[in-house]
Amino acid sequence: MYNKKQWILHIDGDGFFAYCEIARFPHLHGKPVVVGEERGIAMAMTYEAKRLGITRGMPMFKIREQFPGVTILTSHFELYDHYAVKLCTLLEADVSVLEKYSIDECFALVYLPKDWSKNQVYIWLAMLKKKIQKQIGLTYSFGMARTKVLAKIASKYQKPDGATVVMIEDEKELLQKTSIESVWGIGWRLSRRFQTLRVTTAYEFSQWPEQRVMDSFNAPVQELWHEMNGRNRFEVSNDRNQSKSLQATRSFVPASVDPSYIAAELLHNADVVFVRMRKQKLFTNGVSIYIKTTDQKYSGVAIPLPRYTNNVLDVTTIIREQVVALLQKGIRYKATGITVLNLRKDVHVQEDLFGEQKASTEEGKLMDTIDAIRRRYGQTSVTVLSTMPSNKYRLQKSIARQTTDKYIYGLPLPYLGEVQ
DNA sequence: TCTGGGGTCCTAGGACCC
DNA sequence: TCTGGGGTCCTAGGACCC
Repeated sequence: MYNKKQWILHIDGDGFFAYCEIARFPHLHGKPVVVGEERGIAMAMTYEAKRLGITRGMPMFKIREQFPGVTILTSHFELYDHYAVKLCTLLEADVSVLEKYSIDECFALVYLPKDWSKNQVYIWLAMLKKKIQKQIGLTYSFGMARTKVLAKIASKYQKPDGATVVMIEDEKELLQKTSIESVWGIGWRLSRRFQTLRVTTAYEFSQWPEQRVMDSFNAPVQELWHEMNGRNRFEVSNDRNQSKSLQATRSFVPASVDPSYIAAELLHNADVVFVRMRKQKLFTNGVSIYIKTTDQKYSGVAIPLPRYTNNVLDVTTIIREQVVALLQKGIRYKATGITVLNLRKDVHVQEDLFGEQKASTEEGKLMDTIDAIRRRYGQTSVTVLSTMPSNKYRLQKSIARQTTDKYIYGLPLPYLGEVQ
């Protein structure tokens, strides 16, 4: 490896969800398109829409009102995931370590000859880029630098369809042209702090003396500072794939004071997250639940479980009890959520003397059966009894949507009865 | 129960990301 | 500054122990 130099490559999908949709609906090519209808806010958009002034998070009613010519679409994660998998498969051949960071982004470690000029690196990158875009049919922006933070800034430097190689001697200029609040890891809280400190560019902060950084900020910002200065603090790693936790949350309209309705919402979320857990063959030994009021106040509780499980029936009773205990009289709630924690694979469940294990296995078989039916006939074909009130209500909305989006949602299933 | 000082472990909440 | 769902990591403070 003496004659090789290590690079960190960052690849970032351009308006990813929006262009995935356009790949399916070519007649929308070149038009302003926004994705996120079902959530009521813009999640992604084409560059034509960006040019009109539409930004991430903008409410859909506002977009409809101000930009009537814009096409608004619902999102389809299975489709985007399909492209994500394809990207990883292609990249694996050309890089040493590949880290999938999110559905439309990844980092990679690349080793190239030490004596290559910047131009030679660009040529290598251009070939990789061409190959990927030809095979996938979407554009990505590429950045290469010494550290993850610098590579991330680099990929954003020219967007869309960009490629930026940052040699050591280019880092100063790159950081000078980058505002501190656009650096990965600086959110609005830290942005405000930097404002009061009169720091505006990433470069200004990178020039702070180490002692001042240590005295003024906590660990995450200290790491950022090192990364900006070319010292690797964030590893590129491929074993981040296994989830440590999973969650399912959902808001509902109108807000409710009804304990049984709120409990049903939460149990529906529990059902959803346990299905995902079983799909990934994971087990949990603790869940945490929360409810959210109309004025954005959260209350929640962590529930440790006596043993690892991926059977939702092991938690329904305790969840119902706990959520009812959390509710405050007269307060209206608009969302619930559940997180399953400490996920593990291949848990050896211990036999217990009194046949409890047997009972649990029987239930396990029941869940396998339910999963199989759902795979075949759709998620709504079988319902955990306790979530019924919530589902009945939801069904009305999904039928209403059917008329505009008939490609996406399967036929509504008749209500067949209840599984005891 | 407070009577000290010190260590570890756990958890809730905050901040950030896409 | 909540507009929305799914994640990770860090840290202060409490519980518990000696």
